Amino acid sequence: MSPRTNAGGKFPLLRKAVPVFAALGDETRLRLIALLCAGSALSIAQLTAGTDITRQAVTKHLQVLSDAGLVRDIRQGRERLWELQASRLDEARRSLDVITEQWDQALLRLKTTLES
Amino acid sequence: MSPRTNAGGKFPLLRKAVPVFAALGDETRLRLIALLCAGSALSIAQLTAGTDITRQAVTKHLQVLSDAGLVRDIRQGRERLWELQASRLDEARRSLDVITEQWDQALLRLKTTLES
DNA sequence: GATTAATGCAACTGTTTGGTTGCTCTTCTA
DNA sequence: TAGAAGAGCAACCAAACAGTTGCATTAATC
Repeated sequence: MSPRTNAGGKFPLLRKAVPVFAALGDETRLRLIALLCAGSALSIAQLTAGTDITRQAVTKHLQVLSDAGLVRDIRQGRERLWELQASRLDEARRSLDVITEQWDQALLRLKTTLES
Repeated sequence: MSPRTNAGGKFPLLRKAVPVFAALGDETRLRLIALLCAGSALSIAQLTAGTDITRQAVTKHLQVLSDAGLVRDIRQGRERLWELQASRLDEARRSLDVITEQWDQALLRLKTTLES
């Protein structure tokens, strides 16, 4: 079992996490996530207030987060409320778990080899 | 304690994770991470073999990962070996923990409110 | 019914980014 | 010591991206 084969086997799982990490890798978007994880669904206007960017910019960022499956919108009258979708966040976390677990096992194997 | 205040308080911590998530949010880079988490330090040539991109492209990606603190290089003769730095990966995971924990608590509060 | 608040849509702009090519430098090795 | 292998550096390119402005649309409210 070569390292190449091993990583190739786990990669399809990690691959799914790419757009999620990409969506989280932006300060503005991570700030939106931080606002939304407080619980209540917020409108675009509410999410824009307090920032120095335009409402349209916020809308675009919400679209990116939505495409990544991190948020979900609820239409309510003339407002469009956004709320967090925690399941994808969990998946991303598990992806990191996979990597660190494999890393830890590799370190353990190395240690065992050195001691024997 | 308003949601805005709450999120603002946690954001500085999350802010540090932005470059890490951005670094992970690319298929090629995540593949490099997957290769390196197998344990052994690999050279640029080794990491390039099997891909359809140039050695220089791989070098750039490694630089991005390095800037994010996810990998570390060891110079050895004419080779430059790269290995994973798991600590930053753990920090990123904890960042996701912070978000999901706050989200779970919010849901719990909502449930309690509805039941009372 | 007119007004205003919340949003949607489309075009445009500057910057970042993923990738390349060409050349040079260093270090093994036959 | 010549050649080959591994890597560094710099310039360049096209596409993606973050953000904007201007205008249209929908829904509350007076």
